[in-house]
Amino acid sequence: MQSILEGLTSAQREAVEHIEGPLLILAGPGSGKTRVVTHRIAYLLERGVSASEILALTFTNKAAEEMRIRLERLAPNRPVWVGTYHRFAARQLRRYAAMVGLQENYTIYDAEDSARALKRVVARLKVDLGHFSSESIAAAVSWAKNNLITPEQYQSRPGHPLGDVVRRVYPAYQADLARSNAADFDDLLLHLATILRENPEVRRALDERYRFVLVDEYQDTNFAQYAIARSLSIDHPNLAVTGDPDQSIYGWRGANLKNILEFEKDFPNVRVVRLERNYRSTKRILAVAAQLIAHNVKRKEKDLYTENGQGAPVRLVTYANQKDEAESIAARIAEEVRAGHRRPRDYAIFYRVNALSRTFEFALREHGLPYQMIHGQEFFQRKEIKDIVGYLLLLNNPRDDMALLRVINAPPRGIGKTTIDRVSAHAARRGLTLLEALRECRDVPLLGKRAAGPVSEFVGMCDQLAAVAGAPVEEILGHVLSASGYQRRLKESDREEDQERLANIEELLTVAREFDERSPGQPRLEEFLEEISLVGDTDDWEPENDRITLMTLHASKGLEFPVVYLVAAEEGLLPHERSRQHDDQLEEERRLMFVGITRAQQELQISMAAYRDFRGQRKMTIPSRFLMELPRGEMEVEDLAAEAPSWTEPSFEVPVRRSAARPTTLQTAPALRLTTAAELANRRPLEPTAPDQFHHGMLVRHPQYGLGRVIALSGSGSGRKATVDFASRAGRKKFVIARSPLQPVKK
DNA sequence: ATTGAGAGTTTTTTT
DNA sequence: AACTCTCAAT
Repeated sequence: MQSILEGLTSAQREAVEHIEGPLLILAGPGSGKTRVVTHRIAYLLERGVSASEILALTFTNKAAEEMRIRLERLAPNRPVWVGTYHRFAARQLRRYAAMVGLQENYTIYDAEDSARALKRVVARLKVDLGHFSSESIAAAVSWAKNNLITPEQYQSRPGHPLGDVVRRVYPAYQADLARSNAADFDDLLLHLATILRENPEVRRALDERYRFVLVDEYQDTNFAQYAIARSLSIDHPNLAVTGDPDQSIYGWRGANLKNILEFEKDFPNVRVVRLERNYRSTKRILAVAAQLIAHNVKRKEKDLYTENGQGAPVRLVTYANQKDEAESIAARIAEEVRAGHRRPRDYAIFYRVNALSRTFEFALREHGLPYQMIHGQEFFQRKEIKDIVGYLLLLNNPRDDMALLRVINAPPRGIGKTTIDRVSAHAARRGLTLLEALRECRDVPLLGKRAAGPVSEFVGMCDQLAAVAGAPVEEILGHVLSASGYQRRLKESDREEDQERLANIEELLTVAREFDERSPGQPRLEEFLEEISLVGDTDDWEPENDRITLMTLHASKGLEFPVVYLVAAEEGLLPHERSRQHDDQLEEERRLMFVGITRAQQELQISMAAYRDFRGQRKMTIPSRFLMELPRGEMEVEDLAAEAPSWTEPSFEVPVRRSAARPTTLQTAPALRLTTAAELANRRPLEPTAPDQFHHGMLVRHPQYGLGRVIALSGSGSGRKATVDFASRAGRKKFVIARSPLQPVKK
């Protein structure tokens, strides 16, 4: 007990010692919030609350993981349920599936699956989308679900064309999901909220079961999440929420700031604890952050302060272009690391959109700096992985149409579009799932002779696989790989990328094996699938790794780093193009920048490039309006773009002159390095060969990939492209000749 | 049915 | 630039 309260400030202690009744912790950045939450849980346990009565909900897996680790240190071996909202909802839904028309083995559709499903609906209903994209329909449906609006309730405002489309599509989409025994991400929350609302006995049972509910990042809750937390805190109103309105950055996902701003209305006898002292950043960094966020109109005033030192000035740097930006930052890091001042893991680079990562990856690699990138679900999004997992999904839930569509012709087995269309139409007419429709093909002759064979073979394979559904996951995977012919097809291929795919599949087998070992006894395919459906992007981020971290501003929330580089602070990027219209969105962008700034412990650099290549085009940038809102007194402003006129681009690039304004420390790094092939490729010192000098079968050299042979040509003039098969690991690559460093090899 | 070339489109952020 | 989609050739 003593140790739990030791070292806490009085405000922190007040929150930790709070036991019964609602609690609102308003926690500024770096105020020790996670510490307070974990200590409070430990305190509850010490006071005799059983671990199974506590439920801690987070938004990201990363936050859940962090909390779990720290809790494990404080109170080892206490099985407190810590996890994301979605995971909690998914788990409950297994139990109460029937109440919303699902079976317990329902499938969770990810964004890609639900987009496909939606497109199928649109195509089937022959809805005229007009100028709307299917993405905007998806967004509208998602918005409705987050606000607990069912298809029946959905009303479009008169004269609202998008609403009219949604009104037609949403019910059909939802019906398709139900028929497929599937739920999309938003459904997880919607369904659980519905179950809690319509089944008082379930609500009471869960309220009783989870007597102490904690919600992290409460400012990011949407209405569905709010409804869930609220439902679990009626008989036992021990709801403790933490949050910071200034760090609300998920408005686009339906997050509603009102939930935190009006928490006190919901629970009149709430205890409010404010954590305003910052333990993380220097005075200067905090001052910059505070000044920026003060420009938001819709906020609760908050006093952030720190007893930390003044620290170095916050640097604000303008580079000539994004290559310079990346290169200079990498060089600086390399120098500091080489000098032994810092380690790679001390650094983080934040950007607004994932697409900006490439330049930095390249620069860091050039300098031999190790980095880890936090990227969305990369592994499980790969085609081969989704294909194989598709078999598992279908096996687990034979009604899953999306899974069936994915695997029916992967690998190609002669069931093409025509066949699928016919079967789909038949299924739609009869209200059948696709697999059921396929089975009927035996009796109802809807297909030509050519398709009938492969179809019945496919159905046979499904039945054969169904027989092993109870085996450990790794074993099931083995059956899938051989029965489907997927593995054989890849093994017989001589394409490099197929070999890579095989390696990825190996990796999937490892994941499965680890799962099997972790949950011995009854192997549960269902749980395995749930687990991999809900893995977030940041799950593979390991703070222990001695690597530089690259991530989006959104992903950075909740983390801290000694040195932070916030890059591309330009209009259109930060604030983002699509968020400049509404004041609310603009304020959210400002909060996003606030989040980024407040991740920094000791050093912060904010930068922009005068010119940036985007979508293949070079554009002059406009400095982010947010830059004008920062206090110059705490900063050091540097313009390295002034003398590098890289935009007067001639037809063939003059190697960018290394700016004279660059500090000398940067010029010395990295030590003794020969110009690499990749650099040659980048600076293009050689004049590109005229496109028409290439012909089929000729031998060529690429500075990075080495020798290769031209195996295909297309296009003409400056748009002429060549496909080259390289002897090296690079395999097959395609180039626009006029813009590539390809050279013919003279014989 | 499958493949490949050409056209067209795209990107915010996450569960 | 990179990716997806469409349509025509095989």
